[in-house]
Amino acid sequence: MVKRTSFEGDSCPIARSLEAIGDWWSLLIIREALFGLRRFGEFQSKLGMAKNILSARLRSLVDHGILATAPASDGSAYQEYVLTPKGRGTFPILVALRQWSEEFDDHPEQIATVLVDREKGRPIRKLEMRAEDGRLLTPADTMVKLRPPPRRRSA
Amino acid sequence: MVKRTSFEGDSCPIARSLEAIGDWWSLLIIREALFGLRRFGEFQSKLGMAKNILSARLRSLVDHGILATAPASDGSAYQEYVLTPKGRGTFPILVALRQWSEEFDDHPEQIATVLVDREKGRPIRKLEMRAEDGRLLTPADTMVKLRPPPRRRSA
DNA sequence: CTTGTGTGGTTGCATCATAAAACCATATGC
DNA sequence: GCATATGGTTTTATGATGCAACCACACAAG
Repeated sequence: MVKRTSFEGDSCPIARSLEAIGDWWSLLIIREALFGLRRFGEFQSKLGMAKNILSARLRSLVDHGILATAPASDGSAYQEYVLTPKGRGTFPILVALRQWSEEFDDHPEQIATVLVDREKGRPIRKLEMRAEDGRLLTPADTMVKLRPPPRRRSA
Repeated sequence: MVKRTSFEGDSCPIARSLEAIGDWWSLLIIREALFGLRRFGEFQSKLGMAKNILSARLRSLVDHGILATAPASDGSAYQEYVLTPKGRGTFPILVALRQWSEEFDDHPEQIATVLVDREKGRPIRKLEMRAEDGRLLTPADTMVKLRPPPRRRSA
């Protein structure tokens, strides 16, 4: 079996995220969902992707608890796909991807949109990493540490 | 032509990011690179991936300006792959993925590591989106706006 | 009741990417 | 010179993707 190398049991949280949303379409579907889309046909026409793949992706996102199927809303007897809290929780990931593109893309003039805050209409700040005490951190200021074992109440 | 649907010309910055780092392995390679790995064999043994794919990914990352090949450093006459500033700029993306996993993973006990600040050894803060004036923003507080055209000096 | 049309999918097939292993090239140790 | 480790490329099988065609259901018109 060749199996596309699943990261399901991996202990790295990044790999685990990628397992759920690390493919080509999932994040774009989530982006559209955050933008307000809910119906199969809306996603399909907006993203221009094959319907079978959209179907498979939606199912996968539902399985991962990122989308949930709601019975309907306009009475159409069809399904709607709405973001769960877990799904809305991907927003910082999308923002980080967007800002990376804005900062480093070789052809930034081809980027058509800006993310702004609704109230003032001004671009949002760049995401920054801060320590618990508020110090601004660069990658070099951080390290990964083994997580302390989940100490059950003392044997 | 079936062609895996390139987003190269897409105007969405998220799609443009995914074009460069949206596949299964690229972000994991970058993660290891941020961790300090540089050599082909290091990546290969750490990630356990097929060498041909690693080769293709490294080449793609170099083409995208995320990695650069350095002639050597220990005199081995071989190549090293080091992150460019653009490559290091992906750090917030990795942090966002990590934090999403930490917050929403169905089996958080399987996550083995924590990202801490090197100085204090304490976990870093959750990324947050803020407006230009510092207000904390939720997804609902934001919207995408068409980028104003790049106004060349008045015709 | 039958037909038509739009939405929401599933199925089939051709093509592409991925994975595993074998193979090749260069450098180093003996 | 010969074995071995490193750094890849080639070969081949299989899974994933993309497109088009098809199917199922709801609703409306005739």
